[in-house]
Amino acid sequence: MPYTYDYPRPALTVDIVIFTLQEEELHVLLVQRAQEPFKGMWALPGGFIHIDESLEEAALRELREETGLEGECYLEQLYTYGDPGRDPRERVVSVAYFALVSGNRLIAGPGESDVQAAHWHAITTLPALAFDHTDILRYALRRLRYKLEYTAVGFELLPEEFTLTELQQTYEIILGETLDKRNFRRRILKANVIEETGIYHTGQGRPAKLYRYRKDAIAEVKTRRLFP
Amino acid sequence: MPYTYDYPRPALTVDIVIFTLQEEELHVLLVQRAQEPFKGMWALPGGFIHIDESLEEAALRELREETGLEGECYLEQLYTYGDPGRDPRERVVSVAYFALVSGNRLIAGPGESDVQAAHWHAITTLPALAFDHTDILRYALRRLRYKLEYTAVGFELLPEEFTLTELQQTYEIILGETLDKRNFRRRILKANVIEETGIYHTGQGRPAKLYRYRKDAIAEVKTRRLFP
DNA sequence: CCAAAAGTGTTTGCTCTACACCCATGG
DNA sequence: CCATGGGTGTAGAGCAAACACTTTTGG
Repeated sequence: MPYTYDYPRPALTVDIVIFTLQEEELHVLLVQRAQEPFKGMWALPGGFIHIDESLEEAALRELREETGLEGECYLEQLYTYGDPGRDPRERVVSVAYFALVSGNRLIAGPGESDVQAAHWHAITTLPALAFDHTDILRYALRRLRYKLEYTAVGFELLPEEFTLTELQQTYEIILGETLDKRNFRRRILKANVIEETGIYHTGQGRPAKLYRYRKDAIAEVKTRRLFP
Repeated sequence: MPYTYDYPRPALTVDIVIFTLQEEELHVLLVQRAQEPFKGMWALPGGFIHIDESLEEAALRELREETGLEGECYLEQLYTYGDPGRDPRERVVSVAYFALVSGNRLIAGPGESDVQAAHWHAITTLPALAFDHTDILRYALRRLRYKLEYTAVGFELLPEEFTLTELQQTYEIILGETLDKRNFRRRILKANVIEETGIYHTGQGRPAKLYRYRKDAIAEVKTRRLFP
């Protein structure tokens, strides 16, 4: 490696696949492009990486700009897309992230996103996307489903306290299949990743125990699949 | 995204963790740095991404330059490292790959690597590495072990034809534990990823059947773990 | 015939799956 | 007292783990 390198450099961006649950469906945040290329088409939120921020910071910054979300959320690097020609203007390499945010913590609508209109789209009714963003989204979804099978990442889409039925519904929505209630409860409890809060959620019917995520439990979950 | 972007851009590189088996041990290829920073220290092979090649092409090019390897090998994107400060000279974002090459296909010693001395190091006796390459290597090793448990990626370190005992030894070396011979054979055969060649390998003791990897079998392997 | 490595089955325990009814509350 | 959703156990099947001897060749 020479000390300096003055050949043309690719541009570096982050793109984020932000998932949330709304109205019993998995949704993803998309922005409508205001300029060419792909003007008017929907795309994943993203932007250039600043020279002094880490990749994750860049992703988090974009996420906050688009969603107005404060505080923590689940964020994970997905894959880096860099084929020449994926952006018709010039060489752009994009580090893709995926994020899970719980529905109730979202400020309705887009935050300070400048020009672009950001909207939640149900993943069952997606428009065609700009660039290679359809590939990115498809991969993010596959990874989410896969992760759900062997980790307990489903919590991240729920409020801090939740009932087992809500958790099961989350899993069913994402996996696209129904699960047996008794087996689901047995396994999720045996995995030892959630704990009772002692509080009951009262609505229609018998009150339900509220659970919370055990923050110290992240590491041990990864060892064994929950749903083979 | 503006049409052009003239803020300072990070440099973009690839780094590759190249594993092979030698003398009953897992080895990784390292190069000794000829310049500052970290002059004299060992580092992962890598280099800048050319403006007209894909990330994978860049990784493959570096791999071939360092190993002299011709033809196919297993190559997979690992993670992208981009913390500011990981290179003391300037901002460098590096897409890390990991590769598996079978020992017998290596041209002994480094290929056309210009200045740097490339050497295989047993992963049990690694020197300190430059930059954040120790992190990258540690992660690559974790991923390799993990992948071995639920895919059949172990073949990639063996010659095209191999005996079941050789395959089992490969798994044992990488996983760092001994496996039961009968259980190993039953599972690997049931997974349906290798097939007999009909040829026998004759050496000391009873001749052993030679197997080869079934190339059409890649997809189906990923569904279920082989070694829980 | 002896050394060296290849090859082969069975039993046991555990984990996953399928499945249906009673419980606690609000109106 | 009834509608609504919450909560619970068990039997059977399939899978993984532990375990030791016979077979085939070369010297």
